[in-house]
Amino acid sequence: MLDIKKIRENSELVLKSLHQRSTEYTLEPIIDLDRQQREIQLVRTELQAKSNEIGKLVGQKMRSGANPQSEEIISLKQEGNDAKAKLAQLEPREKELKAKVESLLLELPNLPSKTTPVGKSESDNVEVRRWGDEYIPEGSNFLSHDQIGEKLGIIDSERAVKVSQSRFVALVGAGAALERALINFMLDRQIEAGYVEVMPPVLINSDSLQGTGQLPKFSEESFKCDKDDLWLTPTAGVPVTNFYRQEILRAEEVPIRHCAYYPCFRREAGSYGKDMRGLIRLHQFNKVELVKIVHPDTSEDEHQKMVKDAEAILQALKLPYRVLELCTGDIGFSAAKCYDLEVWLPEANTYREISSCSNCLDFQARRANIRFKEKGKKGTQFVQTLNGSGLAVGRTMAAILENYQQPDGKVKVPDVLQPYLKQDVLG
RNA sequence: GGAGAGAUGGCUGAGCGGUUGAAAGCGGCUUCCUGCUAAGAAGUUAUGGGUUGUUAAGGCCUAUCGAGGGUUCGAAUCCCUCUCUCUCCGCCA
Repeated sequence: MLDIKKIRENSELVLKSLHQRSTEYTLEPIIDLDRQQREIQLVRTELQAKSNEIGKLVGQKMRSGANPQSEEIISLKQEGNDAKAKLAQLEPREKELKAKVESLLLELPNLPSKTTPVGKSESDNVEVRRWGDEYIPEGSNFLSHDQIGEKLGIIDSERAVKVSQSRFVALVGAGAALERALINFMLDRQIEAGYVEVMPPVLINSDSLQGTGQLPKFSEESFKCDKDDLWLTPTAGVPVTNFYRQEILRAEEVPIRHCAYYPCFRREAGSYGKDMRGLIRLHQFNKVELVKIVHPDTSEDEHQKMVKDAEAILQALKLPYRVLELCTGDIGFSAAKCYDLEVWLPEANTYREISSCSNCLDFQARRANIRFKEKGKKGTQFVQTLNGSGLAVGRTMAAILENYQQPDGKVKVPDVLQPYLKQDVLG
């Protein structure tokens, strides 16, 4: 959520920044409603003060033994009633205005960081660096990972569709083992890098989704359990960040760094026909997520480190990738700055997203009301939140199957996974 | 699923409808004191919104005792609705 004070005082700058994302945004209604609300509040609190004074006065008189039926008391009560009648007119209007401002604020995305490249779409994203060209497999006639998976009998799409529906897969035998090995490997590495593992609930409430920015605007993208105000989580960033919702942390407690293995659920509404085969775009997929809750002064630094932590997994697996910095038109709703890691897929002859590391600054912290208090400083400050994938497990498996395929149809197991899988070749 | 209990500040825990934003204790902070440590003394100690002020310090108003309504001149306290937590029984991995 954006700071309403900032919108009030620097509306032009804020609007300019929002327009770097898209020109659809306007601030006029918010500014107007906010001004009205404050005008009413001014009158209302004055009336309230008067009413409180009357209340106190009556209390004093009663305590010192005044007759409740005395003219003085009766007239004071009347005065109190008058004030209350006026309040009853103002209060609902103010409340309504406040709610409108709030709901408009919740619909506004984060402002892009000053360093985020300006652009309209993904084609304007900027390649920051590239790694592992020497590991790009030579040759042609590569099989796609889903072909390899079906051939080896480790990915079973048909049966998954039978028990569920399209965009779900089942892993069998070495496929399931590979998924499990990847999860363990990724977690072990990230724990080593200083992240504390958590296993949060998968069904989470609406407040949590609002806290990280999935609601109210993107309800179409998550699965909901209608009877319960519970949702299937689209990413672990939601529950892990919301761990600290409505909390005031001590400054010494940050940075908090968490990693989590987590099944993610997405409706993928509006992507019909896209990536229908294989492990790339599923309604359910596993991810190892990285989340940081940090002091504003260290957040840029922590962001860079988070990207490095995600890259370290790809490097350990010797999978070629590139790092993109997303442009203002392509960064997510809550993000101010975002790097994507894209892994090389030989069959498609292209790079595909496998991790996305966002710095949300105080945007989510405001929505979720996560603050910290510094010793000696008065008041509280908002923390800053970051989240990134380290990595998407299914897509990692796809990349391994494709990059490690051998001419004989078998798939070599990356060195670092061999201790986990206890074999060096699949097939 | 059945029966019951409860939700108060960083924590524990009081609170007859009337200066209660809230006793007390613990913890935290500041100062003083003792040769250090330990101990002791005094003071201080929530968060948000508005307004004023130099985008300061501070002042003033207001709200907040799980959430939302209601009664009342006045609600932490009474009434209603909801949410959550806990205990016992049943069922269950």
